[in-house]
Amino acid sequence: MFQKVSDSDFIRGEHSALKFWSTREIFRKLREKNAGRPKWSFLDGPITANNPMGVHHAWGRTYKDAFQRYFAMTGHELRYQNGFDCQGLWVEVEVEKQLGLGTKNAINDYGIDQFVNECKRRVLNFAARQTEQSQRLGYWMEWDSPNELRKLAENVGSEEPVEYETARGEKVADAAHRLVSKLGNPDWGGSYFTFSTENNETIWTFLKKCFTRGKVYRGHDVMPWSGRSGSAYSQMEIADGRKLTVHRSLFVKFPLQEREKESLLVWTTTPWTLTSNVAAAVNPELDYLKVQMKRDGQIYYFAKENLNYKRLDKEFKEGFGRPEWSWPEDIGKLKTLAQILKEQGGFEELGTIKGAEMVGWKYTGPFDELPAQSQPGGYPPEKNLMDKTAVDCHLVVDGGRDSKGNAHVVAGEGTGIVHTAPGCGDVDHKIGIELGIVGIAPLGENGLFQEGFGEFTGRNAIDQETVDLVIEKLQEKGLLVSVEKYPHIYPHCWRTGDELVFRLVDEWFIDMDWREEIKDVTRQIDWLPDSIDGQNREVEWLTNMRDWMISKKRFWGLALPIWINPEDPSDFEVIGSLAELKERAVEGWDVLEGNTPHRPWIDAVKIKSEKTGAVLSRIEDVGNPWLDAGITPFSTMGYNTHRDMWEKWYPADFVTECFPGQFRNWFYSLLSLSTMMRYDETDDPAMKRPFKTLLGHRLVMDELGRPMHKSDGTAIWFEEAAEQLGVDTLRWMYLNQNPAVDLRFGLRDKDQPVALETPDGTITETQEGSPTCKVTSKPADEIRRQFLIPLWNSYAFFVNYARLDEFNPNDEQVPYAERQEIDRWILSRLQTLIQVAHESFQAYDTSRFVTTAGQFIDDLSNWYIRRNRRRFWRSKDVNDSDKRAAYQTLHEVIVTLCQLLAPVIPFLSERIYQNLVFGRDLVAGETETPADSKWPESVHLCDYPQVNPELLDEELNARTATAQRVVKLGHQVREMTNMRVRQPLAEIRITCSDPGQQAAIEQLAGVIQDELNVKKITAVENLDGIVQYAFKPNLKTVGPKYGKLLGKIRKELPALDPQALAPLRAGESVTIDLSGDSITLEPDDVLVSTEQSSEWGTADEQGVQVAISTVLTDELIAEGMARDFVRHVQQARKDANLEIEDRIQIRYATEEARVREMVETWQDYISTETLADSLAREESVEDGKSVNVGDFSVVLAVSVS
RNA sequence: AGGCGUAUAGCUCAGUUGGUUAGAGCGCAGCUCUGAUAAAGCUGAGGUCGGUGGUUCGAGUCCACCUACGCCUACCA
Repeated sequence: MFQKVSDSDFIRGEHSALKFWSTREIFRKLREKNAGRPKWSFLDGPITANNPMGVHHAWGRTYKDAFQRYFAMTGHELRYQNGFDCQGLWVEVEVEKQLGLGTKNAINDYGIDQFVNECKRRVLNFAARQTEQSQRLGYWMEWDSPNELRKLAENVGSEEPVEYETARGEKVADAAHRLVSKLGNPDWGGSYFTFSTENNETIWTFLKKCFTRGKVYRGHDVMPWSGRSGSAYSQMEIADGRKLTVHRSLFVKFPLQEREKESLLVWTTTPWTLTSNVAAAVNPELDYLKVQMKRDGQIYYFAKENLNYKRLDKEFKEGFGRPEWSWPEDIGKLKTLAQILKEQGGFEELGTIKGAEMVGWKYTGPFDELPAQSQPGGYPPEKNLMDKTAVDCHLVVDGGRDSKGNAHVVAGEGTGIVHTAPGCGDVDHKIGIELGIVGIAPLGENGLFQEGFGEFTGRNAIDQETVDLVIEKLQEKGLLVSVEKYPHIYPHCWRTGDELVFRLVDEWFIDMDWREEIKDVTRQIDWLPDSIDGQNREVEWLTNMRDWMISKKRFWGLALPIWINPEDPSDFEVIGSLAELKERAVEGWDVLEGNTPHRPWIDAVKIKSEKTGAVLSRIEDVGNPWLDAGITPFSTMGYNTHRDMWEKWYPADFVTECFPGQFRNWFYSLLSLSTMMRYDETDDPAMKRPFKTLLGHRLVMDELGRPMHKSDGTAIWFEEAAEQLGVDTLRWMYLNQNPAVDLRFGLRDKDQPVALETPDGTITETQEGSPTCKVTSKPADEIRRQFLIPLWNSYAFFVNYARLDEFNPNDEQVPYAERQEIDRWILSRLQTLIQVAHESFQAYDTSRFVTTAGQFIDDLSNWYIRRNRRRFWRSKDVNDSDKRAAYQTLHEVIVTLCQLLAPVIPFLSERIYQNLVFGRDLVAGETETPADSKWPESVHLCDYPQVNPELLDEELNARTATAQRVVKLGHQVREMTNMRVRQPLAEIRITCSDPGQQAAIEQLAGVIQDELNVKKITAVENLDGIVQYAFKPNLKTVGPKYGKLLGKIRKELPALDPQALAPLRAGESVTIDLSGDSITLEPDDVLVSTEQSSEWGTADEQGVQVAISTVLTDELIAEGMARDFVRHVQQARKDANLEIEDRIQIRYATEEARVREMVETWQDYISTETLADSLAREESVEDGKSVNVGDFSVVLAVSVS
């Protein structure tokens, strides 16, 4: 017996379903059911375990769960391994904040081991937190117990053994950090953590392969550097941190030697780099102007084009290429060089000179007094250049060209003479190397000037005071020509927001000259959705990317397995495994043993060079964290340790991730690591792909399409959305969304705190202590209103009548063939939906499925149930097999629908399923499961429905669709002729061009008649006599035949006598004469439409034409009034909250004879419809309500008998 | 600066190989239906399909140029 259904209370229902799954261990049973079946390999992209989960994470995680559920229900074995991203600067940054450590030195003083342990703790704690949130999402993974993870976090750093219960329920005991290093291994199960030894060691395998192919090198490069973090930033990171910045830019004189009163005019936006000037570069092909200042006779050289060049003219008008990068309001338009010089007293042009003629001129640098400027070999000294100092190199040089052949020095923004500081700029560095000049690299790791820079020593390059000092010094020397504020796009630290400086660094790189191999692999993969052209985007990135900088001078991360001879940097080796390291170790293994292979422990290990015999130390750098995420197709599937398992699961069938950014991050690292890992194992690019299909999706935005930020309180935490909007609603919304388009989620009102009812009780703040706030979402509300509520109402309708009738779903089935056509129709529609479900999930297109399911729910609710209500209302009769057929049909449809929707809305589908097959109300609590039930214990243990070809009847589907179209047309006619549906009309005539449709209409005449409330339905061959026909040429067929005549045909055909064209409607061709041209038209060549007449309303659509008689007789009017009367009585019953079966007495008052006559005539009908025992007219009804019956007013009251 | 993409109703977007009167959802206005429904249905207003030119009997659709916007990449010393 079904439990009574009342309030939907979706969110409480979700809590109940969660409880049901956990007490019944449904997920474990699902895995057992599918063990040994064909595999579907999903690879989870690790989520950064550094903060709680927000609604932006939930989109991707909903995809992951929905596809996993679909493939589980279709009988596949899955891995169910979630991943946490654990290592890297983002964790360090948060831990630094937490511990109040501002600099790398502070971390060193605090103790790297303590710091690293704290990083581990933070990751474990947020992994626990995200696990709980993911479980609330209904995300079925083999989760570690959150509290067990927290226990590990607490004990990290202690050698005391702790007992840990693995995800598979096994109890293991050891020191916490040793347990932590093994998390996610194939024996324990549970999420993978990228800090695990397995993960790190597999990256070593990768790096060893790179090394073997000669791709690992140490590079000296000038790179963006953060003084605060003490670290260089890779290309990937810089892309995320660019900002519009205003710098003071300077025009400066470089006085020429041996040329009295003559100077080069140079320009810079980074004044601090003038301290490190070495050369001045020109373009030999440009014309340079020689001008003399009127004020003091000084002569300047600069590029001719630059004199009147309108600097940043376009940017001033249009900004810098992004909406948020518009020209700063407080900065005026930049002056031209000519303006600047005029303001200083004017100038005279003395002539022009080619750049080539200037090359070789010697000049005096702006800061030649600094000791670094006079240091042989530059600063730091370069061994091969010990014969010169920076001052010796102060020459005008040829700027040269880049790899694409473009000149480095161009006219435009500056002066055409480029201040060159090979220690402070990327291009400068390259020029320096080419020309063999020394470099000066003034900054230490902390971003401060080092010794040898006089008053600058100890100053921070990005401080304003440093710029002030430069300006002051230049003024003293008379070298400063002009200062201005100059806006441009400048790299910043993506975490701290600090400006980056360009600094000469030595970092470790992978030479990516094997990019073509990666591109070949990329082309073997399906990139979805098609519209974003992911494959080309990835290939484009691979074409343009530079060598991969894999090192970072930090503390928490992969220990790069590179051991180097401190005396000779060319003497280095890459170690491929811990076993190899142990074998090679000559010192310090005892420090590492028992600890994880992280800093600081691993730094103690030294090996001996096989080449030179020197003792090698590990470089102190840690690895780029995208290595951590990119190695997972190997590490998590057991490439090194469980090769047989790896062979079964690699490559992954599917990955999905938010795509902006990932083309250069995760997707890139997966592809390159996999290509390298497999280079010595196969030549087939298809065998090297880490995954077969990728589904990318865009970003979650607020309701107005703006990004949501944690910092300004607009970001929505997962629980805020889950407990206010409902998870099923969210999931439907995510799966409904076009993945190529940003999802406009909703708004969080940070000024409106709310208490949330969670499965664990009421909360008013998150675990991190921020208040939980009101969240609104229009798309979520719409989803709930359009799909979930109608689904619920359909279910509630079924249950509440089935209870009254004591319907038992296990009763003998009425054979399908004996059921009414409408039953067979909804079952057939259901088969179509099943088919679409399989197709959509297999094509990773959830939007298609969810949209189709929505249409089905509409058909179910607004056609099947509405049209069948009377079958369910009929009084109880055990022999009423038609009624039983209706119940059985509806039961089967809703149960199947739940199975189909289980991957989408796992909670609601479970709740409905439980009541429909076990009579269990999940919210009310647990009940026993009948032992003999043929039904699986949970909807999620069901096999996914398969199409039953016997029930699929395309023709019936089409037939009903036609009837629905006719009904729609009929409603249109009623609307246009102002005839309400309750007013019966005499006749509808229908005609259509397609014989199939004609037959359909005849078969479903009863339905159409009923829906449209007409007395007679006639299928006719044509509507002659009722309507006027209008003829138009069918351009698609006539166009190709008559070409240029078409214009005339279009104009003249409609004006012809309809009689002359009549044969066309009978299927015959007609030859007509149009101003001298003879035209033969086939029936297909014309389109016929109808025009209204006074007594018939007409409408047409897709070849179907209907006409409804609008002539009213007194009988028809009276019947319409009767229906109005019934309708108002019903409303009164509803208003009085009467039960459906209550019998009533009706009293009414009216002046109108026609109403009285109508009631007499229709008394029986009214009484039956409204369950009235009496129907009495009174002079006045004081307690009644005035209503309109037809054109007349009636006062009406009802009371229970 | 280079590459890619987009431009259609107040908003968000569909629009097949070129074809007749350019659609949907939301919002707005009106009407209708309703004893499962917190719904739903129908109608309407609102469009020079970014602009200019071209190909064609015919262009929202194809081509060229222009404008605006977005994304990616690079970058101004």
